Amino acid sequence: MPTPVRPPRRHGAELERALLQAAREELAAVGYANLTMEGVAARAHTGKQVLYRRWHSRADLVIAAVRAQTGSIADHVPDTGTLRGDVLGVLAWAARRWHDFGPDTIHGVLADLPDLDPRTFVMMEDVMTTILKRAAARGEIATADLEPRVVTLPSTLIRHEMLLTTTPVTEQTCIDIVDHVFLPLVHAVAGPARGRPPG
Amino acid sequence: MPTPVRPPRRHGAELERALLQAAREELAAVGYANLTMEGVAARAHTGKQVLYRRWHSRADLVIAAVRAQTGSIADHVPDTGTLRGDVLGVLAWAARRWHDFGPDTIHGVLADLPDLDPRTFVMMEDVMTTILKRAAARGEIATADLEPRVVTLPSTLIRHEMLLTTTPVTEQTCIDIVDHVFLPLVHAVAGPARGRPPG
DNA sequence: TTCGTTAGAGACGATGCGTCTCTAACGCGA
DNA sequence: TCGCGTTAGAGACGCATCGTCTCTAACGAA
Repeated sequence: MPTPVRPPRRHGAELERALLQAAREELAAVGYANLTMEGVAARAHTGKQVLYRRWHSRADLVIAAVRAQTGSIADHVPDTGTLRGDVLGVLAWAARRWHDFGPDTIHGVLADLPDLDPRTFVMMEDVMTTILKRAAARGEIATADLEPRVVTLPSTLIRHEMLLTTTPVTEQTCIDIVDHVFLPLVHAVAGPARGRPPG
Repeated sequence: MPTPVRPPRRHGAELERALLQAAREELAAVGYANLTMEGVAARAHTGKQVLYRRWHSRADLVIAAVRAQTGSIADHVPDTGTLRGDVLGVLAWAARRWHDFGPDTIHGVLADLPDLDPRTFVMMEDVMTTILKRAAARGEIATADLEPRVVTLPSTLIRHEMLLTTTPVTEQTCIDIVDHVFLPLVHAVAGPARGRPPG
């Protein structure tokens, strides 16, 4: 009888990539709620211990898997020439990113983790600050020195939308947020630079 | 030997109240993540079947338990005489309510339920509309006919705060939201009624 | 008083957890 | 080239909880 072929043993970065890939596939196949360490291990043709050696929990694994897939917003700061276009670009990026996770994944990770790594939010604030500074330099607004809560307002609203509505976040949602909330507020507290008319 | 005393069998509304009470006690004792149907049943001195007969899942049970405890915001619409005071009152009520749930309960319920009952949000919008109409009647603002996204802005922001920060929502948080975001925006899009100076 | 319902209690198989054990493949240093 | 230490791959294990099922007796309604 033929000896069954054994694939070579993977290790290091190659193995880790395969594990994260398996986690993403399992996530897409069964959803976060039904994702099990055993399922991921089976899909990766390995044992659970290999997973537990690297990540403490299901939530850690999934976060690592999604992080490894999508880049950072900091590497894709929009620069369209207008404040409105830039903010819409940021919101579109955020919407796509959260869509990649999927609502049930977000809810599940929030529930499984005691507290959330705030890096994502800080990054978002940095990007918004960059955009506002450029708008101020162009003379679109008088100053980029705004209350933190104002700076983070668009990303906060889009995040709330993703967390508490089942419907997908549309382009129109982003436009509403920018045109009906963010821009009116910014122009109210940091009106257009002198010498330039609004809108 | 003495026959062990058997308490009389409960039923109807009395039993249901006892079950919800047991669920609340169990929730406070072990938290949502560690709450089990068996634990609640044991605390209520009954069997699991009695629970499953009434609620399909852990999340259904917990929601029912908390709903039965706290009232509705619609029954406590603030009326302080100023728009600012009223909105702060609403936010304080919301903060207390969410605090009663606890962050881990909120996250857990969001994860366990496929989609959320939107009644809470609609109620919040109704209350805000009432407050804004009174402010318009007083002449504080020119009109109460605002974009839905503007009307729900304060409750949206406080909800986001509860969902994504671990720190408790303080009075100062509510004040920041009202003074730095909501009121400037409202005055920008529905400035003070003619003949009255702002602030 | 009878009869149908269901509370209270616990057994049951299934599932996934996180740990533990084992063997052999593999990388590295001598 | 060889030998040693690490760890991938595989699965067994005990435990907890799930949701279902069964049974008896208490209770309300007729």
